[in-house]
Amino acid sequence: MTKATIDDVAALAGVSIKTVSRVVNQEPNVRDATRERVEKAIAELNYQPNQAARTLASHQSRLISLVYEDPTLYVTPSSGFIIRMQEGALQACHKAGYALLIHPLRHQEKNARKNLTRHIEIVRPDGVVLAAPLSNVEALAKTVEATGTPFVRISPGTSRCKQFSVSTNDREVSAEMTRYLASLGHRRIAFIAGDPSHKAVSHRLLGYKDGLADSGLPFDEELVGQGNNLIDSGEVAAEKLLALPRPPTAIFAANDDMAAGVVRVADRLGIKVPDQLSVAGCDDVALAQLIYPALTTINQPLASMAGAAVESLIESIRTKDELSGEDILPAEIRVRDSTAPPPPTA
Amino acid sequence: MTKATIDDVAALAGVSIKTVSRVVNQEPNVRDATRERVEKAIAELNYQPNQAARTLASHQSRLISLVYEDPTLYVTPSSGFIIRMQEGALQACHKAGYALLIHPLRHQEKNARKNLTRHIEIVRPDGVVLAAPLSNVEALAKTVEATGTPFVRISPGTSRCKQFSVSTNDREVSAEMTRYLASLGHRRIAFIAGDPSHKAVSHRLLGYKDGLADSGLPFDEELVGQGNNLIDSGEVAAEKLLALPRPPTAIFAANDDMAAGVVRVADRLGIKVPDQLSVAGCDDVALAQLIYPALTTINQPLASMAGAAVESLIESIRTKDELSGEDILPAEIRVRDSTAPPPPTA
DNA sequence: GTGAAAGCGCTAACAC
DNA sequence: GTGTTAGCGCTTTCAC
Repeated sequence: MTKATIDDVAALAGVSIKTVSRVVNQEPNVRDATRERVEKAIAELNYQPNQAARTLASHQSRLISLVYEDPTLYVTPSSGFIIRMQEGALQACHKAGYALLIHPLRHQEKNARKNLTRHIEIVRPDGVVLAAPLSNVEALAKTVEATGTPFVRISPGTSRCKQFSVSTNDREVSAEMTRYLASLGHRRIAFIAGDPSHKAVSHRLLGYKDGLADSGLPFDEELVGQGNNLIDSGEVAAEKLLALPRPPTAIFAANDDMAAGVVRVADRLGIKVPDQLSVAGCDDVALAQLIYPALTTINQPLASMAGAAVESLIESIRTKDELSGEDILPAEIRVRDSTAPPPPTA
Repeated sequence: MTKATIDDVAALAGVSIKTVSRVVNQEPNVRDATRERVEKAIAELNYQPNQAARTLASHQSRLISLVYEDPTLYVTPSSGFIIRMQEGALQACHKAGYALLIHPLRHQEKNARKNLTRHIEIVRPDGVVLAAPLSNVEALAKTVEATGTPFVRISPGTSRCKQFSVSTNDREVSAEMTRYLASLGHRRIAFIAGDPSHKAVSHRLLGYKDGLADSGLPFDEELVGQGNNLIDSGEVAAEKLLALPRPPTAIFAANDDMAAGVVRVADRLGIKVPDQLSVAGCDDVALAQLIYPALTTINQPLASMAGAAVESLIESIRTKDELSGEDILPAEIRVRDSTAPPPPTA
C-alpha cells in the first residue's frame, strides 16, 4: 500500500485537490460540511502531505536550523546546554509543523563562515537560530544575514543588535544572587569572572556589583578573580582569593564549572563548603547537582529561550514581518547545599 | 539574484539538463570534456541542487533520523553521550550529502510508538538510527520496521537482533579493565552493576567475571554491588562494599556516575583515592575528567559508532541491499588518576 | 554518450 | 465557496 496523495483524498471526499489543500493548510473559504468530509477522508487514508512537494511548490522548507558552537572540542558539561536548547527548539518546531536541523560549528575555524553559508544554501531553512556564544560573533550573524534567511539570536544577557534576540535577565539575577549571599550574612563576597568573549559574563560582573551596592557592601577590586570559564581557571582564581589576607567567605563564580573548581580547591585546602565557605555558580549544568555539595546556582531558561526563538521566527515567517527587539526570559536562583551563613569567626 | 537551477547550468554549459543531472549525481556516460564544462558552469553559477525537487522526483529524502531516549528527564551527564552520537552521525551524513534530524523520545510514555510512527511518516527519512538504550526496546524496533524504513541499532554490547547493529566490545574491555586492576596488584576487586534494562550492563558484569578468571582471582558474590546507573546508587553500593569485613581495594563501577558516587563516599569516609582505594568507571563522560581525582574509565567510541551506523545505512540505501549482522567497534581504557596499586597493608 | 518528455505531489493565481 | 491550470526543479524512462 503506497502513500495516499492529495488526489486520493480529493477523490474520496468528492472535492477538488484545491479544497483538500485549503483544509490541510487551514485556509478559510471552505464550508464546514465540506471541511468535515475532507477531514474524514484524510483520516481514513491516513494522508500525510508530502513535504517535498509542498516545499517545491511553496518555496518554504518548513525547516529551522539551530546553529551552535560545537561542544565536542571541550571537556565540559556544556553539552547539557545544547541538549536543553535542542529540546526547546524541537518542541516549538513540532508544534508548528516544522522540523529542526542541528548545525554545530567551530567558529574559530577558518572556514566557519563558508561552512555556514554552504549549510544554509544547501538546506534552505526558513529560519536560523544562532545560539550563544556564537550569537555574539558578529561575523556569523552577518553571514546568516547575507543569505537572506530570517534569524534570531539566543544570548544570555541583553544584547545590542539590530536583529531580534531572545535573552535572559542575567545582570538582574546575578545581582539577586549577590544579595542572597549578603542576606546570609556574608560581607566579603568574591566574584570569579569568565571569558569576556562570552558576553553574558560581563553582565554577570555588573550584576555582582549591583548586588553589592544594593546590599550596602563596598566593591573591592581584589575580590574579583579572572577565569576563562573552564574548571581549572576556577581553581587558580580560588587559590588566589583564598590566599588573601582577608579571604572572602563566599565566592560567586560566573559559571558552574569554575564554581566546581572552587569547591575542589576548598576540598584540597581542608576548607569546608558551605560551613566555612559558600560557593555559588551560574548555569545549572548537570554537574551542579552531581558534585558534593550540590551547587547553589542560577538556572538559565535555555529550553524556553530556544522555544521562544523558534516561535518568533516562525511567527515572522508567517506574517512576513521583520523581527526586531528583544524577548527577555527570567533566570532563577536554585539554592542547594553549597551556600550557608558565614562562620561566626569571620 | 535568484538561485540558479539546473536549466541555468544546462544553458551555460550548452548541454541538456539530463547531462547536468548526470554530473551532479556522479552517474557514468558523460564524456570527460562535457563533465568539465558542466562542472565549470556549476561553479560559476554557485549551483546547488534543490533538495525538495530531488526528493519529489526520486522519492529519496536524503534525511536520516537519529532517535534516542530523551535525556532532559534525567540529571545525569548523559547529554554528553547524545552530543557525541550526534557528532558522529552528523559527520557521516554530511559526507554523504544527507541531513540529520534528531528525534528524542520518551520510551516509557504511552504514545511513544505512535509518536515515532508519526515522525517517520511525516518526515519520511531514508533511514533511522535507533540509539541505545532505546535500541533494546523491541517494541520500538518493530515500530520502525513497520514503516518499512531501513534502520540500524546502536547498542553498546553485542546484541542479538536480526537487524543490523553497531556495537562495541563491552564485555572484552570490561575484562581488560579488571585485568588492569589485577595487574596493579589488587586482589579484592569489587564491581557495581547497573540497571539491567541497559543491556550493556550485563555484558560488563560478565566481562568483570572474565577478567577475574583471566587473572586467577576468585569470583566473590559479596563483592558485587547493585546500582541503578545513578550517582546515588553508586554511593549506596560503595558504602556497603567498604563496610565489608574484608573491603575491596578497588571498585569498578558499570558507569561513571556510579563511580563518581564511590569517590564521593570515599571522600566522606576519609579514604584516599587512589592511594587507599582504586576506582574505575565506564563510559568516559565529561564528569570523569572533571571530578577529583580524574576517573580511570572506559571510553565508548560513541561518535564512531553513530558514524558507522549512518554509513551502513546510507550504503544499504544506495545498494538496496538488506542490512544484517553486526559491526563491532573497540572501546578503550583511559587510565587517569583514580587507580593505583593497593596500599601495602592490604 | 546524450537528450526529450513525462511526471513526482503539491501550491499559487485566477476563474467561476 | 470551489475548481482549473500551470508550474516548482528535479529524476526517470526511453529514444537516439
